[in-house]
Parts: sequence; structure tokens; C-alpha cells
Amino acid sequence: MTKNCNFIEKLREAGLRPTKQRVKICEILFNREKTFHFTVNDLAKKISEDLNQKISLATVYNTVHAIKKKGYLKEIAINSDKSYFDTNTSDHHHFYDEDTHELIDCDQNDIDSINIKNNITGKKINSVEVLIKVASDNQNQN
Amino acid sequence: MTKNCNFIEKLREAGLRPTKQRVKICEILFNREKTFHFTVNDLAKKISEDLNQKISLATVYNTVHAIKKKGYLKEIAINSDKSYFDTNTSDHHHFYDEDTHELIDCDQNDIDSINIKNNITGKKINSVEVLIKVASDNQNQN
DNA sequence: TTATACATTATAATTATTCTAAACTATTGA
DNA sequence: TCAATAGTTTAGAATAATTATAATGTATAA
Repeated sequence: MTKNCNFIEKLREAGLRPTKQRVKICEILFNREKTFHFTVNDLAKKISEDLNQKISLATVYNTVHAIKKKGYLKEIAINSDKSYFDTNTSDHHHFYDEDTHELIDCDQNDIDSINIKNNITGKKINSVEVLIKVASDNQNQN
Repeated sequence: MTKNCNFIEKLREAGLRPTKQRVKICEILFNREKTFHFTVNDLAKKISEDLNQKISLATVYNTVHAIKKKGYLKEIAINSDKSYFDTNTSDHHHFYDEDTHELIDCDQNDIDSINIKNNITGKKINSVEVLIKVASDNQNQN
């Protein structure tokens, strides 16, 4: 799932039927230079703007989850009423702007890698995420 | 808001009227040895179990938010349909057990303090949270 | 003790997400 | 090529967490 207009093979490799809708969604998600941080609603809006076509919300949800399940999307933990996703699936962390509700990638160099010295017994670590909440100086906390 | 049966003064100091409901909720939240991690639903259930009395869900929401706003509760960022709160407001991080949906405090010594070398311009860092998702070895990922 | 500002409550409203079941489409193999 | 079928899409209903509403109740200050 790199930069390429042809997502048909990519989807197939992932075991997902390359339907019109899925290909369109992949184009929007992965045909870009920068990482895309979005909620399902953001994505649905972008679809109807970019293409002049509507894809059912249920399909957007289905597709996002299918792609996430295959490991091509990452879900970011934020306490929000909405779920946020990230097209950058590499190990990296985030700033969350509490004023604009925007997610921003944290540069690898801006934070030392996190070392967990002691895990819960009998469990495997699936992910380690750092969330840095920021806001304007003259804003309310948290 | 430390261990003490009398939360009336504590609430008053925080500028919150010490109503029956608020005092009860404070007792449940803060009269304990260990940190309490909960969702509003957990708390509501605990109320009707512990006391033989029901507090309206709306009041539980209001109270939790009021107490959080005063800084005596922390909201933990997880991607879940529910909001999780923590009675431990000190700077610390969490394990999230994806099997049981349980939050577990991360011991201060188990993780090095996080150093952010570069912040977003014009913004102030409000919090830095690390979430370590764990699961049984034979479970599905993420 | 009484006025008033703040709280509580049941219930309605809202919102994100998931479910459902019918219509549709990609794929497989004859 | 073409049907069978397995997987998809869709609109709309269902669900669930949370917030809003507006009437009733209560703590507090004068």
C-alpha cells in the first residue's frame, strides 16, 4: 500500500476484493505524500468532495476496519467521542491539538524510544503509544 | 481528596457543593487504598451495589466531570466506545488489557520518564500519556 | 427562614458506531 | 462465456455512550 494508483493488486494481496469503493478509499488514503489522520466522518466527507460520488457510511466503516485489520491503518488512542485513524502504521507517536482536535505525527527524533522494563505477567505487548496533548497557552486544561 | 470519610470539606474547598450524591461518589472513588480505574457505567454499578441507593446516571456524569475539571480525576486516552477515568492524577502511564478491557497503572520504575525534545510551536504541553496495550499471546492483535 | 443559585432527576435528544437484510458484484470453475 | 456463490454495498434500523432539557429539590447566604 504505497504510492501507486493501482490498488487493485494491493487489495487482492491483502485478501480483500478490490471493489470500486475500496479502490477509491485506498486512493484517498494512500495516494498522498503525508500521513493522513482522520475520523470516519472526515474520510466520508473527503470522499464526497474529491469524487463526486457518495459511498455509504457503512461501507466506509467496513472498509476502514478491514484495512486496519490487515495492518495498513492504525487506530490512535485519544479520549474523544470519535475514533481516529492514521495511515502511518510505523511505530511513532502523536501530538493531539486540543484546540483544533487535530492529530500530528511526532517526529522519531523528538522522543526517545520507550523502554518498558516490566510487563504484565502472561501478556504480550501489542503496542506502545505516546499521546502528547497540547493547546494554546491561554486555553483551558485537558 | 485523600483517604478520609469526610469529603464535605474537600468538595467545598474545590468549590463544589457537598450534596449527598457527591459525597457518596467521593467516598466510593477516594476511600480506597488502590487507584480506581473506571467507566461511568462501572461507577454507577458500584454505587447501586455499595450503597443500596441509586444515583441518577446524569448526576454520575455531572459529578465525574466536575471532579475531573477540578483535577481530582484523570481521563485516560484509549480507543474505546467508553471513557475511562483514573483516581490517580499523578503523572503515570497505563497498561490496557485488551482481553479484559482493564486498565492497570504502570509503575514509575517500569518506564523511563518521557522527554519531548520538540513541541508544536505556539502550544503548551498539557499531558504526556503512554498507553501499553497488552493481550494474551494467543489473542488477536490490536 | 427564605430567596436564590446551584443540583438532581427522569427522560428526551444526540451522536458515533454496528447490525440487518435485501440488492449487487467479483470471482471461480464448468 | 456464464451461472453459482461467496463476499460487498447499501439504506435504514438498532444500539450505546453521552449530553441536553426542564421540572423539582436542596444547600447556602443574607
